[in-house]
Amino acid sequence: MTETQPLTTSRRGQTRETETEDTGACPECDGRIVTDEERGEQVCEDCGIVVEDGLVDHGPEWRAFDDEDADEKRRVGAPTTKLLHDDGLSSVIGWQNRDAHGRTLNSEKRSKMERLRTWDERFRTKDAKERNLKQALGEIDRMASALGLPENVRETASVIYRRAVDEDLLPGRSIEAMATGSLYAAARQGGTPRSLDEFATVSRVERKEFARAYRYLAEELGLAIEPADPVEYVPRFASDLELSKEATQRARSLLETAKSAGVHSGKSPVGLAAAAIYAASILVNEKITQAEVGEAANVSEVTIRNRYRELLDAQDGAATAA
DNA sequence: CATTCGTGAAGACGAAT
DNA sequence: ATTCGATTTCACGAATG
Repeated sequence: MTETQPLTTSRRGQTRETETEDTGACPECDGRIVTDEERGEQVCEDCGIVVEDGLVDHGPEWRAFDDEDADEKRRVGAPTTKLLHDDGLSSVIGWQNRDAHGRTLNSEKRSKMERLRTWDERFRTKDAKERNLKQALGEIDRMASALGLPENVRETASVIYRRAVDEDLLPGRSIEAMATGSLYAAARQGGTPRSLDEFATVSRVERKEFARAYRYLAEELGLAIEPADPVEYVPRFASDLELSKEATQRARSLLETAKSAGVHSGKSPVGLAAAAIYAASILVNEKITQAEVGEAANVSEVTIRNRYRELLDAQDGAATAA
């Protein structure tokens, strides 16, 4: 029912500000559904409900990991093969201007050989870097798929990674870690953050490792990354919990007032978001248990309790002050 | 009975040294 | 590299509805 759009081929490149595309009407309220390309979500303009998340990527489903706990939500994992290199293609062109029989070549063939050698050389030097890049980019793509991150985030991640390579930031650090770090940074810059925990479930390296890589990247590349905004987590969690639009909005505003009250500082954004959702669900009389929210957001009930009280306090304070 | 609330001990993380 | 401070988590029991 959304076929009215002429399907404009999405522009590459400058997608600075949030681009929206009208794609129909909201099933809940009657608001317009627009595609928020920056977030890769289809959201209603009025109520902000996320209609469908992660539709950007219908990438392949890989087989599952077998290490670590099997989170039932994780449906993708490492590809089974990682040998994508140029086996057998790396023979060198000899330097002697002789053919297979050892005879010297005439000038025409000789210059031809010169050209071939030149190219051969170029490929060979480029090869090492290019090969690493390919692998890293492949990993970025795989993880982005797994986490439902939109295209532009992947591109950003690629750019970050390339910059890292250009500036020789890869001494000792594993490609995997840097790739994950790049994607993590890109996700945050793109307004679709995923927690370190979530990355840990799809990355092949330890949390600690890519977290460090990320810090390093942010530091060396001067990436302007502010602490993640709790609000950015809300749509996803709300969607998972099938929260009503009122509650979702409530959670948003709760976070806004809390933010202006300066309650957040050093606190986990995810926890804040979870608490806001919990609080909102009560305020709107669709109570969800702390345990449920905690599970959706991967935070403990205790954290939700603490934040939740702070949230309400902040709100009361703002209400009486106004 | 289920859910929520509060607590102390233990671990993880970032910042500072 | 280690230490310190704050935050989060776990486990438990009590209170609440």
